[in-house]
Amino acid sequence: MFRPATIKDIAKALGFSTSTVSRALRDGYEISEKTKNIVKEYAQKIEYKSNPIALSLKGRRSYSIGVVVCEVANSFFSQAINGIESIAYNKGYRVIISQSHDLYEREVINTKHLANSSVDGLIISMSAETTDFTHLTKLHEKGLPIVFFDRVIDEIKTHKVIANNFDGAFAATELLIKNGHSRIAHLANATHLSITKERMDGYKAALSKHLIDFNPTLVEHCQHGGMIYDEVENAVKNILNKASGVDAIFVSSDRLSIGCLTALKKLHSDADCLPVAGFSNSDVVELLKPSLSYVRQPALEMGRLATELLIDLIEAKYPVTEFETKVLEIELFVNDHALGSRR
Amino acid sequence: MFRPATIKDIAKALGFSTSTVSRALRDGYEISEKTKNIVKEYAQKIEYKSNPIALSLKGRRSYSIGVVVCEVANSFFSQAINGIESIAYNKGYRVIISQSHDLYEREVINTKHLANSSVDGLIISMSAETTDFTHLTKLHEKGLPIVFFDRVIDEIKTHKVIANNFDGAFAATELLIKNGHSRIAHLANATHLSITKERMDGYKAALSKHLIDFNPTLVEHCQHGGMIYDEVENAVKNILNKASGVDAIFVSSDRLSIGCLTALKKLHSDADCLPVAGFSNSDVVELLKPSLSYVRQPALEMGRLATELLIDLIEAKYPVTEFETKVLEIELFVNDHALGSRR
DNA sequence: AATATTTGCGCAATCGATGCCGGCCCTAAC
DNA sequence: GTTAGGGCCGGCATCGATTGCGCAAATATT
Repeated sequence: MFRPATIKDIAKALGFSTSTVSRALRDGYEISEKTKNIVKEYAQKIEYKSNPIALSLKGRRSYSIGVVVCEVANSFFSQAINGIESIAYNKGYRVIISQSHDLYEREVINTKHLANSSVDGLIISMSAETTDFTHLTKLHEKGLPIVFFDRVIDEIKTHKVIANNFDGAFAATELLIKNGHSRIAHLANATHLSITKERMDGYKAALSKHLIDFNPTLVEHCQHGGMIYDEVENAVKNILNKASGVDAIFVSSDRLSIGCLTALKKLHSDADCLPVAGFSNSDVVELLKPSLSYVRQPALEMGRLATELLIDLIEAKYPVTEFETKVLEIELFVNDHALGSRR
Repeated sequence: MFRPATIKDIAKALGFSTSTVSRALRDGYEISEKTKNIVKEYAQKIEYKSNPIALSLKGRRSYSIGVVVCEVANSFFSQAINGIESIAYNKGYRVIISQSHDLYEREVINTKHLANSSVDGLIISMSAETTDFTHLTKLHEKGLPIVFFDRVIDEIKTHKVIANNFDGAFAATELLIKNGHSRIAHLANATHLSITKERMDGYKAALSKHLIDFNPTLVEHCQHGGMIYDEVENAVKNILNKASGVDAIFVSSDRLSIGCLTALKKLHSDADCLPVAGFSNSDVVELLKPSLSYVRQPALEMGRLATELLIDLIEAKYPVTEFETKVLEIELFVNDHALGSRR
C-alpha cells in the first residue's frame, strides 16, 4: 500500500536525527547551510511531503473548512462554492462540502459531523426548515469560527455576507410597477429565513413608494424553499386564482423562480402574459420561456468574501470581538419580453 | 480556544488509564461491564468525540475522498456530486471537492494537493485540456485508489462509471433524422476526451443507419469544452455558414448545448427553425427557448456508483485486480418545438 | 591559555488514540 | 498449600512531525 516518505526515512538515510531534518526543512536558524542543502536536496529527490495529518495533530489545526449549503445543484450555491474554493485553495485550506437539502435534521447532522472532523471553521447558509439554532450556538460558544452567508441568523454574532436583498426586491418590484403592473403577487420563500424577510421588505417598500397598498393575500410562502415542486405549483395556482386578479409576480428565490415559470407554463396557456421578476443566478435565464426579469446576486464574490472573513477569524491571534455584515450589491437584468408592458 | 475533550480527560476524571478508557469505549472484551458503563456514561455526559485526526494518524486512513471535476456550477457535475456526497456520508467518509475548470494545470495541482492531503481515494472526471496522465498514473502506481467517471481514460486500469454515450448520441441524432433532417451538424467537445469520441461514434452510427454520409466538415470541436463562450459562438457561426447548408445540430455536452442555444438566439433571427438536440442535465431544459431535445445522463446515480466502487477499493482487504466499467443508460427527452418537423 | 560564547545538532516530550505486553488479584484445581 | 489460569487494568511504544532543552565542538574573547 501507498506509504509516503516520512521525516524519519530522511533522517535514517542521511544519518541525522529527525529534529535536525525537521528544522532543516523549515529553515530553522540553528541548522548549518550545508546540512540544510543536503536534507532539502534529498527530500526533493524522494518527493517528501509533510504529512498534514501529523501536522494537524500537533498544531490543532486541520487546514480545512466546512461548508453547509442547501444543495450544490443550485446555481447560486454552486457559484458561491466556486468562490469559496478559489480563496480556500489559495490560502492552503481544503474545502469540505455538505448539503442540508433544506432539511433541519440534515443540517444538524452535517454541522456536527464537520465540527467533529476538526474543521477549523464553518461557512453556512441556513436551511429553510431550521428554527432552532442550538447546534450552531453551541459550536460557536466553544470557539469554532463561523461565517454565515446568504441565509443568516441574528442569534449568533459573527461575520456575515449577504446580498442587498432589500434593494434587489425593491428593484424587481419597481420594475414591474413601472411597466404598468400594480396587482403584484409575491411568491416567497420559507417564512423564517432572513432573506425572506429582507426581500419582503423590499417588495413592500416598492409598493409603498408607488402608493400601492400592500395586500397580504397576494403573498404565497413556500416553506420548503422550492425543494418540493408541488408546493410551488400549488402556490402558483393560488396566485392565479386570486379573486382580486394578479397582473405580475415577484419571486423571492432562484429555485422558486424556476418552479414558478415551470408551473406557469403548465397551468397557463399564454404564460408570458403574466410577467415574472425574481431572484435567479441561473446561467441560462436569458434563454427561458416564459421569460424572466431577474435579480442576480454576486454569488462568487459572496463565497470569496465569506471565505476570507472566515480565514481571518481562524488565523486571528487574538479573539475577535468586532464583527461585520458585508452587504454586496445586486444586479437587475431587465427582460423586455417578461414585462407584458402596457406603456 | 475550542479544545474538545480527549480520552485523557476522561481517564483523569475517572481515575482510569487511557488504555482502559479507549477499550471501554470500543467495547474491548477485557474490560468489565461495570467500568464500561462508567466510562461510557461519562463520555456521553461530556460529549466526548474521538479525534479523527489522531485516528487517521494511527490508522493511516483519513476517511476522506477527493473529487476532481471541471466545475461544480454545472448541472451534470453538481448532480453527480450530490450522489457522491450521499454515499460518502452514509459510509462515514468526508468529501473534498476541487475544480479543474477544464485546465490541465489546475487538475495536476488539485490531484497533488488531494493526494498530499491523505485522501483515501480519488474520484475524477478528466479536464478537457489533459492529454498527459502521469500525475494520475504515478499516484495510481503508488496504490492510491482511483475511480473515473464520465470523462475516463484508457491508460489507467481501474473502475470507471460512464453513461452510454454512444446510445445517447445515437438516439439524439436519430431523432433529428426521423424528423426529416439530414444535414446534421455536430457541435463537439474537446477532441481527446473519451466522451467526445463515444458520442461522435453514436452520431456517425445514426447517420450510417439512415444512409446519410458522414461529412467531417459538419463537425466543429470546442477544445475548451464550452468554458470560453466565444469559442462556442464561433463554432456555431461556422455551422450556420456551411456552404452545404445545415438543417439541424447535435450537441455533445451540457455546457455546449447552452452555449449553442445562446449563440443561436444571438445570431439567428428565428432560432427555433434550426432544431437542436444535445446532451444536457440542466433542470430547466423544458423552459428553454430556443428549445432543445435532450439526452440526460443519470448523473446522481453515476456519482453514487462511482463512490461505492471507490469505497470498495479503499476497503478491499486484498489488492483488487479485476476492474469494471459500469455503463449507465441515458434518457432521451423529445421536445416537439425543437424539431422543426417536416413530416 | 583559560574562559565565554556561538554554532550545530540530538534527546525526549508532545499531540490523541490504540494495542501489545505484563502484572495484580481472585478463584479453582492439584 | 501451591500453582495455574482467567478477569481486569496500567505502562509503554507507536503513528509523523515539532520544539524546548541540553550538550558538545568550534570559535571568539580577555
